[in-house]
Amino acid sequence: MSITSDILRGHTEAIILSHLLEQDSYGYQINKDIMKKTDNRCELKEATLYSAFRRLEQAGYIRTYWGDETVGARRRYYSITEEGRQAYQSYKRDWEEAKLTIDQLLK
Amino acid sequence: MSITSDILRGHTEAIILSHLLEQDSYGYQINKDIMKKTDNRCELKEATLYSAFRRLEQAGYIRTYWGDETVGARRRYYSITEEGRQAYQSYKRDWEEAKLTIDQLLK
DNA sequence: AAAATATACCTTGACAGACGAGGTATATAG
DNA sequence: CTATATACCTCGTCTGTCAAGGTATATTTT
Repeated sequence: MSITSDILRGHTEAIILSHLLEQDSYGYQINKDIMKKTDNRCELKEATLYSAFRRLEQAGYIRTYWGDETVGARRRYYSITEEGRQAYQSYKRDWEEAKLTIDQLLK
Repeated sequence: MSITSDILRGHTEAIILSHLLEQDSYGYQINKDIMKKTDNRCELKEATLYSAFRRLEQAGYIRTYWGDETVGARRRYYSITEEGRQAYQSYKRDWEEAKLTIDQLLK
């Protein structure tokens, strides 16, 4: 049983930001980590992930830089900005509130 | 602070079904009740509501009938079907699971 | 050596649900 | 007689997800 894309919607950005709070990372890794963390219950599809990266960067919530791999495929790393940290806190509060509201409605 | 449409998405149908578990109702009333229940934190916009009704009816989860108002505007009532009750239970299980999964990711 | 798999990036176009803006009609309050 | 509240509805836009496709490098299997 995995999370539907309609429920996922609205949480993608927060999920990514949360992950970047721990450490800088790159697309492929983030994807794998999220699946692992949730026992495959949540998978951010690549296209979804990359469009979210673009939104987050445009909003100033993340910054990107290329890794210095001398071997293997190049990696584009992402790191969270101070604005990103604040945005994350805001997302998180919204989520806590939404959780209560929806619980209230689904009796 | 009200719930965003991206978070709402994916819950609209469950919210409506849940409400219809209590009693048959009609669009305008459902709308008002949901706002009241949540202290205006959740509002299903009319267009959203009606498109959800159409999906739910098409899926066989609700049935509709006209009220017999002799006075005032006519009302189209909705009632939940047995399939609708089952669908609701399924939505509810999905929600409980999704809640845990998202909580796991937003640390 | 060739083929398959894993790692790693990316774009395009389709789709679906939420909603703003608009419409209709009846009843009541000022 | 003009608002406001009740009650229904549709059309078109917007946005986020994702299927399907692409590129390139490294390793493992056949």
